[in-house]
Amino acid sequence: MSGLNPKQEEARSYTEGPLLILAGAGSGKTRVITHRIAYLIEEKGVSPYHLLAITFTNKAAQEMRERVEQMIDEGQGEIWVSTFHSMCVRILRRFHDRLGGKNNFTIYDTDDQKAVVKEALKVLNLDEKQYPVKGMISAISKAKEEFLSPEELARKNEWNFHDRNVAEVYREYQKRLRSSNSLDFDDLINRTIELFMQHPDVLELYQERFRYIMVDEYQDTNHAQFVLVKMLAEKYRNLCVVGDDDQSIYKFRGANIYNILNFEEEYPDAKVIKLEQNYRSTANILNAANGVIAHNEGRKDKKLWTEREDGEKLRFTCYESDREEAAGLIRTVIDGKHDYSDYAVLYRTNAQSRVIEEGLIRAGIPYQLVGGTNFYARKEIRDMVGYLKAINNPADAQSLSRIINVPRRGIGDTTIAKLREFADAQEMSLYDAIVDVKEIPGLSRAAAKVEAFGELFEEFRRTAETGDLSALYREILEKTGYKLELERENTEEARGRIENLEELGNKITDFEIQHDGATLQDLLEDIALVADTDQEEDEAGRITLMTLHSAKGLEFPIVFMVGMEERLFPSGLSLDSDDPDATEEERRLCYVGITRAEDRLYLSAAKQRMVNGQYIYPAVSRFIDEIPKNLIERDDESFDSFERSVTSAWRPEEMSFHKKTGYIGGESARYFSQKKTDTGSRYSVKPAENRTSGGGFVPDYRVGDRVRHMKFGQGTVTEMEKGGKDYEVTVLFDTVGEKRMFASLAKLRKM
DNA sequence: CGTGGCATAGTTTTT
DNA sequence: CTATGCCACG
Repeated sequence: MSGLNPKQEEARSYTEGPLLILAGAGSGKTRVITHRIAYLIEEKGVSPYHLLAITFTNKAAQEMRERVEQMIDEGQGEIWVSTFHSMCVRILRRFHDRLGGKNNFTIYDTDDQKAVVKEALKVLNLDEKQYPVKGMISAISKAKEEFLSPEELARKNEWNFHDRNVAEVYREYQKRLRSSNSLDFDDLINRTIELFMQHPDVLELYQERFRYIMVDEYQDTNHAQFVLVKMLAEKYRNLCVVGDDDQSIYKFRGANIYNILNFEEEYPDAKVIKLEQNYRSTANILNAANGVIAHNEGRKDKKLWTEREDGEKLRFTCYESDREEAAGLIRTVIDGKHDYSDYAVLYRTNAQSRVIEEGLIRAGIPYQLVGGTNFYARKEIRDMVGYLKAINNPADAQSLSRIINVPRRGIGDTTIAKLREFADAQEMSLYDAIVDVKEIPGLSRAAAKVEAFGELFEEFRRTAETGDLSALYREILEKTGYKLELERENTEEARGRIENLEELGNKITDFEIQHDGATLQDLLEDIALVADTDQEEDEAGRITLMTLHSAKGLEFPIVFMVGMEERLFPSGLSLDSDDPDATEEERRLCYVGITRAEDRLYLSAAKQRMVNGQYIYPAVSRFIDEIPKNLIERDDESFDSFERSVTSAWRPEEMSFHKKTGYIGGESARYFSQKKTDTGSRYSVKPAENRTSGGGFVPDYRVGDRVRHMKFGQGTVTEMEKGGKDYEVTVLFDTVGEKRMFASLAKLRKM
């Protein structure tokens, strides 16, 4: 039976009625889901058309799609494998008009939300100090999750002045979204539910279509998502949810752990299957994880086991400082003689990556940083996307006012305010006001400038109608003078921004290749919903750095968990919280971290750590003490501090490190002031604070060479131009024609 | 209207 | 430390 264990096999073939699969870490969950899909199609004769698989991230959806494709012969295109949000977009693109909306709505991301809230606060004359933007966004999100309208929220908060105002912000916010023909992420879910409630025929259409529904990472669903799934599954009741309550780490963003804990109450006829055999970690690692998570209350009863050998004990090292911690882990990596890609460094907060990155750069070890600042969050990218959004949906006042004076064209805040005022008074859109700018009184010099902008904008819209997205993008870059302005700046930063813009151009071209006949709206949807396009492919030969949160679902032979310190991990905020579950969530995060490791797990803490510009002196994390003593070697008890400071400094016999990296140095203080040495690595290693610029990078190919690009395939290099630290390479590709790109970004391989 | 200097705040993250 | 935002000035 295709190599599944009895439990997995049971989960594969139990297809009718509600099913809860409690899948522990490393228990072969994805395997079960994909086998299940194949089983439904090939053994049960269910048409792929009737299947729906919901995941949380696009990455997971992508992965599942690929694995299913490998298993079944045909019809995989008909299966819906999608995230909650993209599923809802697909439905609403078809039926949003039934709710009196338009089907070509724009999706507002967190940044847009922020801008809208700010406007709302201004209109309502509320102080940002008392009503912080972030707080407002999460309050609105929370209200939406509970299906509360602004009016209902106001009624609920009738006796509380402050919260009544929050409801006012919500009302104003929603009003603005409506007039911009836009939906935020929560709206995508809620409007779909609304659609189903108001139009039973539409609901039935989808119920009939999705006769078999699977939801992955069910412990991460929020209430609204729970309701949505319930509605869809109501008719056929073939609902299979997969999750692990011990890996619920997203409560802070609305995940409701009770969705999984109470599944059996919601569906009394539900079958429950526990996958408890772990195929990933050594027994020592697994038992350490079990030992830690046992300190939590209110979990589903289960205990992971493995047939694997005990393996090495876990190791905990307490370093003198965060820098020594970084240096220590680097030494371990170098002494370990494993492939760099076997290692992952996991930390609680993004800020911790910096010290480790600095060490890795100086040691010449290539690394890959997962997460961090989103590509689409960068200013220049947001500006360009702003143009595209405004062109696609001129009603989108947010995008329009973002770009109306970018680059500077003499249309200042006062002018924009007057335009908006006029638009509001005439009950027209901002866009219409721009077109009719001549009718607006009180705009002297600025009127001509607005008019010029309007004409430029019209030009873009005409280009947009041709459907050539790349041409449109290039035209915006050139005709707005955006690129020119950056080129004139001639700074390292500006060059980095140009590279990013170039990269966005590549993405757009790539998107057009992948999706034949795609519209501007399709492109924007992809940008709005697929945030992690930027994630570099897992390239061989790099250490992976990421937060514990991003590590969920992944596995590595050797894992470092750094910063095992009280108030860092568990985080201080969770300890101070009046919600007792907050610390339990941290413990689950620790459990997730430990269970990422296959063979070896190194834990560490620092006695002294730089946080917000000053040193703190933390205590060792409680989680270290929760690991059963017989499974871990701790050095913090056997050494006194003097001894430790001597042994952790650089010593002559550690020259292997220096030889390998080309670094010539002595004590740790100098280690960090030494200039970066070129390791001849073909990877560009970029520090976090300056990820926009290339590192010291020399391509190993030249004009005339044949090269391969990840997406464009093979081609011949026709031109190479050195600009700053990078090379701008022109390649004539066999299939997609000529492309210009930056060497450090394109990752061309010589053939 | 644009910009430089100062004040302020500062988990985790996806859609 | 460092990113961001606001205000005052040219």
